[in-house]
Amino acid sequence: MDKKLTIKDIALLAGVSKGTVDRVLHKRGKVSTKAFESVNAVLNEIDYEPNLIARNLKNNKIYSLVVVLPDPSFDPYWLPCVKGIEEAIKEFKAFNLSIKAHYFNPESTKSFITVNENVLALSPDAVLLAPLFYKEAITVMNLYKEKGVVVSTFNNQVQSAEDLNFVGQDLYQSGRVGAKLLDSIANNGKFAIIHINEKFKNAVHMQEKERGFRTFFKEKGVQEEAIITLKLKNPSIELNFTKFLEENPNLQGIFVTTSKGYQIAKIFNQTQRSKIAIIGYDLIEENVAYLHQGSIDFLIHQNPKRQVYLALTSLVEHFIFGKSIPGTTLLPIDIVNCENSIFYMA
Amino acid sequence: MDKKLTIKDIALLAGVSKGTVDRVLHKRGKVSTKAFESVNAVLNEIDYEPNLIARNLKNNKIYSLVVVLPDPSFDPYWLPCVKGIEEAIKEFKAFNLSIKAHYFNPESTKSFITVNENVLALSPDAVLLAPLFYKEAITVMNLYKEKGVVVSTFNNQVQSAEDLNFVGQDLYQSGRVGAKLLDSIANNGKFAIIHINEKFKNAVHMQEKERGFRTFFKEKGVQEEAIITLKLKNPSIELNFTKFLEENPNLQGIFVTTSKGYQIAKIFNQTQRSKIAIIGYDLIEENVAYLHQGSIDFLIHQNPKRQVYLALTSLVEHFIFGKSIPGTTLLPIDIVNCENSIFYMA
DNA sequence: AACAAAAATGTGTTCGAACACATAAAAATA
DNA sequence: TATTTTTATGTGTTCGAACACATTTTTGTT
Repeated sequence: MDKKLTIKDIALLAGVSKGTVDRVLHKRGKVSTKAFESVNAVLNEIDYEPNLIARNLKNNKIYSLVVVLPDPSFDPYWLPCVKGIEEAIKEFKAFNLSIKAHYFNPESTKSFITVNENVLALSPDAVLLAPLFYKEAITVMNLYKEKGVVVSTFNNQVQSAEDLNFVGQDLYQSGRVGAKLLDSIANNGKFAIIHINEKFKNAVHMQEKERGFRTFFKEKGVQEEAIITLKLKNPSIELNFTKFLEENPNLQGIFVTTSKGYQIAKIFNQTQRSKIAIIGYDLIEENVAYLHQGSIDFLIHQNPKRQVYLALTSLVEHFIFGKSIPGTTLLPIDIVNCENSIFYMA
Repeated sequence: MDKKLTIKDIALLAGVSKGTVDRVLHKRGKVSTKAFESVNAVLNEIDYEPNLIARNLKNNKIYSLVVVLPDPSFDPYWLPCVKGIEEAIKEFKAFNLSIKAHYFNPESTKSFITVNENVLALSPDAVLLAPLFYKEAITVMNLYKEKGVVVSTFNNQVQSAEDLNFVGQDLYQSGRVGAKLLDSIANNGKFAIIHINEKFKNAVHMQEKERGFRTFFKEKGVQEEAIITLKLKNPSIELNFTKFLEENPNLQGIFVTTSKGYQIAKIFNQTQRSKIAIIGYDLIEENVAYLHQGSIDFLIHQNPKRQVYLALTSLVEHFIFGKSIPGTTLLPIDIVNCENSIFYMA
């Protein structure tokens, strides 16, 4: 049997006590060169792996993890994240863990800051952060670091050395996926990139997606003028979009870079125009409804639930089992049509 | 602090010893009604969760898991499974576990049986099985059960009460996804369902996929004659397929139900015909090459790596942490084009 | 009431790592 | 050489659950 060797076994093999082996393993010093070498000789031969279960049992501290994310009541996009948190809580409930969520208003940087200040005051062991606001995110991440709080990020990457632990998607590539999809279902004609953003909080997201989208068609030899960028804002979305359609009669496809694709689909449904392909983002209820009804052709799934779940899993495994936290984890860019949507929503 | 309550705490609260609490928890009897009730009263109030880490430390047995799957050298489809096994080994190497793979020849039922007999002789704690051969699979699964070996299955479901633990995909729905994709990129004309199978081992797979595919178009009102089923076998694939194309000049799209889509794409490339859409299965090297080159439009990803990894994770968590093994786990049916393929191959 | 048999309850040990503490050996001082 | 100081090494305890074993209490019998 290849039973795992323990510290006791090593001690026996090296002819020393378990205390000495422990000192060698943890580099605590106070070991004679002779003892050090005999222990090391054994270690080199046997490929020792400490029993993480025993280690954790000894260090039985309650680790507290906090997830800071937008309140889903402002934007249903965040709803699956809550499920991801609940799933992680369930998965790890037998361990000494405390996982809590704190919500901020995604339309208010002030709310973002105060919520993070409150979390900081709790001095948790780690924070999983949706860093919506670039400048403010860097500030609070530095505050966390000063206090020795481990910070992971998800959803969007803060482009700096500050966020080493990130779970999300490659947004440039995501734009390319959207472009390829439109290219598959519609041929030669104009395409529109539509940004629907109330505030400019998603600016970087949308720019990256647009860059990917345009690069794809550039590489394909499509002239740049065939792709038109349109920015729409409430409450003038319908008015401006209808005007845009009239100005561009040969429009073949639309790429909506936010989760508001359903707003475009709704306008199409009301006006009964000839078919224009629509690619949108995120499996929120309204989008999925139009996907099944046929107005939206594909949705790109950003898998927010899995983002949170994976990031939390990494943190838990770090604290409980001493594993290292992975740097950047890029999730697959899932392509969703009406036939496979159900599997991504569970 | 909401520190977890231990058996000792419960004993204190109930005014008994930890031994008595243990007997109540494990229903070992030899407890007076009075003690039983006082312990139960405490248990009802405090929602006790045993510390799985401590439990596992005590029962430190080496659990052995064996994966029985086809030798990837016969069919590269199985290669990712090996990676999934390696990943699981790495993930759980700190625990007292032994995960081993045993390969059989996917073209020989005899090989399937002998390999399983060898595994049975090892009497592992659990077997994760790719039950390619229906009848033989049921036989060996019963043998495992008789010996008290836990059996999980992946890849394809044995339609019986025997395989309670299954990780795979809904193949009927998978056929519908393929249909919807063809429907998106090609319009009115004939479609072909092509089965390329050396043996009939995949018969059930392919039938389910065909059923899904046909049902989709039936619901859409397409007449049944517009969808033609074609069975191809080596070495006459090219001959028969070319003949088929000549007989069906208005063919718009092809749905290949196996991982051999590249063989069809190759023939197209050689003969420079007008564009016919191709949907195939599985991210094997040759398929992905044609996906990027443009001959194949979409691939449906069955995620064999994740199937194995998830199934193993469930088994490990069952043995190490006493969790219950989930019944049927259906993975998402991933739609892959040239722009998002990279994320599914990592 | 006295004693044996049965049932109930408590105590002690194990798992492996981690670390406090005690002891032993070596080095430095008087 | 004797004694203190430093350094090295070994021993014992903890974490929580599980279970063997010892002890106490209750019940049944003469």
